[in-house]
Amino acid sequence: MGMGRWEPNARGRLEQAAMELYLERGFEQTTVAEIARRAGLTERTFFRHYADKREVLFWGAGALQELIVSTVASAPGSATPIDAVATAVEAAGAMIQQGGDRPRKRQDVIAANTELQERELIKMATLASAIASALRERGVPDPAASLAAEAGIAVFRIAFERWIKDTGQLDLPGVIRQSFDELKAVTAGK
Amino acid sequence: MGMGRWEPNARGRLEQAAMELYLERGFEQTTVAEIARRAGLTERTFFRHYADKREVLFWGAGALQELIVSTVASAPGSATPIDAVATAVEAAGAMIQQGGDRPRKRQDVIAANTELQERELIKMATLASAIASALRERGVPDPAASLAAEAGIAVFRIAFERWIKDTGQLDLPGVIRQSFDELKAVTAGK
DNA sequence: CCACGTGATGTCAGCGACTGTCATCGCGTA
DNA sequence: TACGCGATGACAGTCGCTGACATCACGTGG
Repeated sequence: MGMGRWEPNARGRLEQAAMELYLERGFEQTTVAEIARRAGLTERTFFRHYADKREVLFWGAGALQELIVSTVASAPGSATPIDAVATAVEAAGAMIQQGGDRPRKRQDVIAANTELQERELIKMATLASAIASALRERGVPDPAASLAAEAGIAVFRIAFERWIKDTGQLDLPGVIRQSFDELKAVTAGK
Repeated sequence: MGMGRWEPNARGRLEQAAMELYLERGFEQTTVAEIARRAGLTERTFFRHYADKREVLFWGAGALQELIVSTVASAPGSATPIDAVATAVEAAGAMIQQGGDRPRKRQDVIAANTELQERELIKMATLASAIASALRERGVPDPAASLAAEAGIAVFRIAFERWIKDTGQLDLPGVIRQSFDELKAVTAGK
């Protein structure tokens, strides 16, 4: 097994260094040069692995998106659009819950900085588009597909926030399911 | 009547110059120095009027937020949360429709640039928070208030997109009302 | 009529994010 | 063994954005 010319896992070292510094000093007070130095690399190399200073916190969200989209795609044909989305989002909730401390730390950093919230929002919007696309391939017409997708991520956002605020015992998929039911109640209001 | 030491309406000139350049060359290809020069001012003065290069496109969204929040607040006590939000968003739609070409040009610029989409999304999220707050003051408990607010802006986003894509004849408040009905249909799915 | 405060602007220096370009260097391979 | 390749370093440069200080009409009180 070849340890190459450089220490392995440069991307991982950068991610860890960034997370540490963001937690210690905050996002704005951390320079990319500092992250790179702590990882034993140069600033230029940081930008070869991550498109910008924020992206280091959002790398890996891709896996979640794939899980959600594939879950929507493989839902039974009898499932309604909103239920297909609900099931997929619950699955994502289960995955997140397995992350231990990571999701909470990550959210602490994001909550403290507006730029990071912007990035999170656009990732969510991208996710909603992907969900809508998966629904359309199931034969769901627009605007129902878009509405179910957007409503689904809105529910996720609210459920996740409730779960984060809670100090620990709540079950995230459960909170998500409950929030979907409450959305149904709210929109059913005649 | 004193014409002051400087040409009046510096903020307005900056906004117009920025819009022109964003349309001509695109957002990224425009430097703040160019905007300021076209407005007959300096780069430093631009940043005294707008917090950053993006904000010049979002100044004035405050009026829309005020309209929506006050409409929610003054809805009849008998209105359900989702209907109070729907009425307020329709009112915003009517206001937007009166803007003539402006909203469409603005959206063209935003649609062409990711950073601008991020800014738009966080403005929408802020608006959703404000709506939820207004609902709570009407006695709507959480999470119903947050859910109605988030669902409401999701509907607005989708309706607005449909209206923009249409070359012209659609009535925005009508599209919004219809989209709310479709959301109800989607979430009613058993 | 003048000194003084004030608000909007100009000027300048500087930091930090991000990019383009070229050099370096070990590793696998023909 | 020479060569190409991939990851990294080094360096210069642009641009967004900020802090600090100077400037200059205007109004206001003396």
